[in-house]
Amino acid sequence: MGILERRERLKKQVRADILKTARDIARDEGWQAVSIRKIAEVIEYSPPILYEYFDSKDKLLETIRDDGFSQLHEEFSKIKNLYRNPEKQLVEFGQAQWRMATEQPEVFQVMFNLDGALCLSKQAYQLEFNMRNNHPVWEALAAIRPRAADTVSKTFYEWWCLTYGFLAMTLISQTRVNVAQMEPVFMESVRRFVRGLM
Amino acid sequence: MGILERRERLKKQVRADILKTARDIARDEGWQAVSIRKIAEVIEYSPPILYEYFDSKDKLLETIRDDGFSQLHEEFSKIKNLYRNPEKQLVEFGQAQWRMATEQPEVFQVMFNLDGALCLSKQAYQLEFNMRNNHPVWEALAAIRPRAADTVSKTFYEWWCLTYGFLAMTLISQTRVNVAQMEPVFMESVRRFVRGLM
DNA sequence: GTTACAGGTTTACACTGTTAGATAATACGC
DNA sequence: GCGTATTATCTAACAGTGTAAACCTGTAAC
Repeated sequence: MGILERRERLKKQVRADILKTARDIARDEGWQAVSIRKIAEVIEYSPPILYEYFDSKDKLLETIRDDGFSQLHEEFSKIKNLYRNPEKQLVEFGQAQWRMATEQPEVFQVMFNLDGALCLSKQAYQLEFNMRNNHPVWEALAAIRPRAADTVSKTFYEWWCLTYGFLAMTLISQTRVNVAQMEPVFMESVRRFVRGLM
Repeated sequence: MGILERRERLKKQVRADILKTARDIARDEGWQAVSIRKIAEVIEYSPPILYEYFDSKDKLLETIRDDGFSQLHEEFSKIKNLYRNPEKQLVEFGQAQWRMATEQPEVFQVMFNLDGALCLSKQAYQLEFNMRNNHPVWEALAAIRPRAADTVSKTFYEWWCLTYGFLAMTLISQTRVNVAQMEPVFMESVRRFVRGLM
């Protein structure tokens, strides 16, 4: 039954092409320029075909967002395996977030509804921010000093506010050339935050 | 010549109505639901009339953004007149920002292109973040400890990242009822930041 | 060979921001 | 008060948006 498999492969490929095309357009022209018709033109299909792969444009964005969070968690996992020290882990987590936001700003924009990217679903946030024990950042924070879960959750929230604030503010307000210069300032803030935990 | 004055008054009124209507719709249904036609319907004019008052929808949003920053600066001025102590000033500045973001989230969204609000102009940021000596926050930071202007500018930038991060993350991820609970966490972070300066 | 179906397209609807042209309402000179 | 000039406003239209329904078309099954 190689035919069905070939079709399955093709379907996956088209799906991936749609996602990639959306990101490409967003990167070049911003998310406000991403339309179903434009994507369809690039992948050389008629517009309605996209609805065979995604229920709506919103769901398409949701997929990109979810993929973004997944990718971030993969980086987190790698770091967790590389370093035992929770302080070191946190600093590396911060750096991974910086990389993600600066290297794939268009994904970061969808993840947090920035700069015209708009995905109505808030499911990803509930998953990400309520993870507690299973979240690498949460675990690292809890490992540094034994505290009540609620206290850790508060610090966890502060972590997100700090890192997100820096990344989003930098992407929003700075020109692309200036962004690179801000990394040391960001990393210094992350380190100070981590020091403050001990 | 009371006729011209009356016309002038009416024009100002309509202009204000347009801005208010846009904010109202955004508040109720989100910025993605704000359209020229919807605004026109509410103010009981035909859609093209809005272009007598604003060059484009983008310019309309820019006005709301600029008004937002102006309003914030008015609050800053009041605080500056009320308190001499720069640390106290900063804490109050933080609280003013919190009030602004939670009481007028739709304005805050436009100010920072959050949640579907998209204003392409970045003029307001350049004005706000490059103000240095004239900015109340910058002045307060500089007053706490005498330092080089560059160092103050870095701290100024960190201030914006911290406060913006908290406010935006809270508005994005939390439900409307949960937002109020986060205020103490935010203010605690602001105070810690201020303490760290001394 | 006919039927069933998946893959894809065309067409259409109800929106969007925005512009051009027509029209209604007002103000001014006589 | 009447005609004219100007201003205010509207209607119609264009190009674009997300999306749904209807239609075609080549392949598979019986």
